[in-house]
Amino acid sequence: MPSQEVFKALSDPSRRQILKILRGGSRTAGELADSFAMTKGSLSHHFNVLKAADLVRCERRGQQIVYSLNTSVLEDTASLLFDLFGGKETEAGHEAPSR
Amino acid sequence: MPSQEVFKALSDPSRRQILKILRGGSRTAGELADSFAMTKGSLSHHFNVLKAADLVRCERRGQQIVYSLNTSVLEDTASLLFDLFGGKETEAGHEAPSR
DNA sequence: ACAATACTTTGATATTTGTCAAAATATCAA
DNA sequence: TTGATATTTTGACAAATATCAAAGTATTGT
Repeated sequence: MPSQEVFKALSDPSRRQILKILRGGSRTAGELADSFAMTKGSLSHHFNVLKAADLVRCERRGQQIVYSLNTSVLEDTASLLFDLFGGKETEAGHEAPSR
Repeated sequence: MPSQEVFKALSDPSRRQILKILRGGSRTAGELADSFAMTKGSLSHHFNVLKAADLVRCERRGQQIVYSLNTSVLEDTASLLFDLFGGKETEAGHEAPSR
């Protein structure tokens, strides 16, 4: 059940770029940083957002931290989007007072 | 090709709720407003964001403005998400996600 | 022309977000 | 222990966002 966190995470281009890179396999924080113009601190912030959404997992290996994609959440989110235009109710809403 | 605008648009729960309602058919701005606690002005802002992303279309009918879902953009976005994690081709065939 | 209805746009405001620089943490190696 | 490397966390700040109230724009009916 993809949460609000997932949509927030996906709304930033840099974070989507991170996911795209991780699609090619796990990378250390430093390797990922090489692909971006921003500071490592900023990147780390994005990692946190992606982790909060459970879109990536991370594991320490010596001095480095290895990030990898959690594909199942992306799958679920894509499914939710398909549902959004044709399928059945998926996301718990906002059911508000009806007229 | 879904743009940054689409992801921004989808990142807000109220806007996703609007899309979900429109999935059930076209609605006037007033009808949509009945489902939300916020003012019509705020809702109108959300309509603009959804329009900018081309996720909805609108058409004036007399005094009212009728909003409807543009499903193709949602389809494209869902496909893009599948691509993002390397899923199978998401063409007209619509294969089920490998699991 | 005037007023009512249906929406949108504007201006103001509080909150959230993305970013950097700098400080902090963790691991490794000498 | 001391220093180097890899990464995160903190503090500060500008920009973006969501929201409301109020003013503005169309359209319809009298």
